[in-house]
Amino acid sequence: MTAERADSAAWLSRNAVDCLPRGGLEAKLGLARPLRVKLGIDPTAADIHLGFTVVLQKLREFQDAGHTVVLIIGDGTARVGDPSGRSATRPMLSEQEIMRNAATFQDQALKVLDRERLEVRFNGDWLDMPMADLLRLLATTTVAHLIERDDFAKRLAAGTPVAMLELLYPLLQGYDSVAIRADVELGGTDQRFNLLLGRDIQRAYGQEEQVIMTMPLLTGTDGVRKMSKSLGNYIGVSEPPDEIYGKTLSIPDASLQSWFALLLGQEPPAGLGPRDAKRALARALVGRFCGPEQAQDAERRFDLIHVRGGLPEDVPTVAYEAAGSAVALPALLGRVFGVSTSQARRLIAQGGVKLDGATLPADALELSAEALDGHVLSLGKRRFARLLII
RNA sequence: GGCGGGAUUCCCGAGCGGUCAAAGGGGACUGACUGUAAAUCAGUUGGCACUGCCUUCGGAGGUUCGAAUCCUCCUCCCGCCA
Repeated sequence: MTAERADSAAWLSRNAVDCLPRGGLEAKLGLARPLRVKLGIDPTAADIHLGFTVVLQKLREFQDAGHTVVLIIGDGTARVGDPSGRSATRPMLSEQEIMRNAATFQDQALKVLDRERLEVRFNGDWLDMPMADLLRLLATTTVAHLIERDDFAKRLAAGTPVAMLELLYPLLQGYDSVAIRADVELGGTDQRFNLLLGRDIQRAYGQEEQVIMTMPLLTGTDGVRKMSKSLGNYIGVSEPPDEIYGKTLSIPDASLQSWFALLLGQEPPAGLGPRDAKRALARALVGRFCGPEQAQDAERRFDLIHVRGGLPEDVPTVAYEAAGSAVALPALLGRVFGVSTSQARRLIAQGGVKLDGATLPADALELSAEALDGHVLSLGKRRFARLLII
């Protein structure tokens, strides 16, 4: 066994799914200059989630080895919408949404990336091209090639719509590689087709082709599908510590192995049961994104509320204007917790509403103002409010 | 351009004149249990002044005592042919 150097091709590609073409990365590293390592992101959602940090970590390794990361904010391509892995056409975003997302995206990416070796570009700068240039780009690729793609093929077979714009997407993001003269491009495994097409397009423009590296996709908190904002099974890097901690504990046991490997680069600690392994993972993630001191606090608060069934330390106080001395509970719950009064009635009937930790009777529809004022109302296990009756 | 099929509640998907706020599944929520917001089991899942009333089945009209269900026009999607 020879020790791997932290800047060698073998080291950099050790946990990648693909690193193509074979030997390509070695050749690029042999150029003895900082490589331009591309990552394209679509600011379609404001949050970076944990799945995305798998790729960001890899970029960080390239930076630490002296290379330059070129982060492309897809303000141009966001108007098209990446069809990868999608079963339906994405809705288009407004200019304002795109720019707002782009700004928060950068902040969050810097939780992982090194600001020093980072170049941020907006692809709207070059995608807003004259018709003649667009036609030249379109001439590089055939329809047959595009619809070979798995998700297009499936959608065509299933009779669901595929928009022309979506067909265009891989070409536009491939052109990004030309515009920034990318040496290496990273992405999730779902990006393999797009990344490879980038090589074809670079060749068509007379450039050296980029090396592509794909990273495994992290499963979401449901343990089944890939982590994605639109599936609602994600953990955002800028979420509050308690959310990151709690959501991490809620992953299925079967996801432990891959979460440890992809996020922490290690095996789950030997000798720990699934629960304690998850707690260790949750602490590590909170520590990474919120600061080490937050990890202990988040765990303590979680135990207080969920293990011991207690009330949180900082219950928000909510003022409620009572119409008389008797307060109608469904209306109160609706106002305080943002549920409908019908839903509030059902929750009371199901024993889901507590006052100072004591479950209210199923038929409790009103209480006196004195019984409520200054007391803590809880809805389910996670929603609390201290009442101020006025 | 021609012919045919389709649009259902958060999602998928039944329904084809009254018994439909609309089957079933998914998701979500609540409860029990527990090792956690895992797993498992049970319940709930349009709104409201809640034994009743109101709004919903792509949009606008119409037929009927009565329409998600029938008719007309419109919008969008899919397939085959050209």
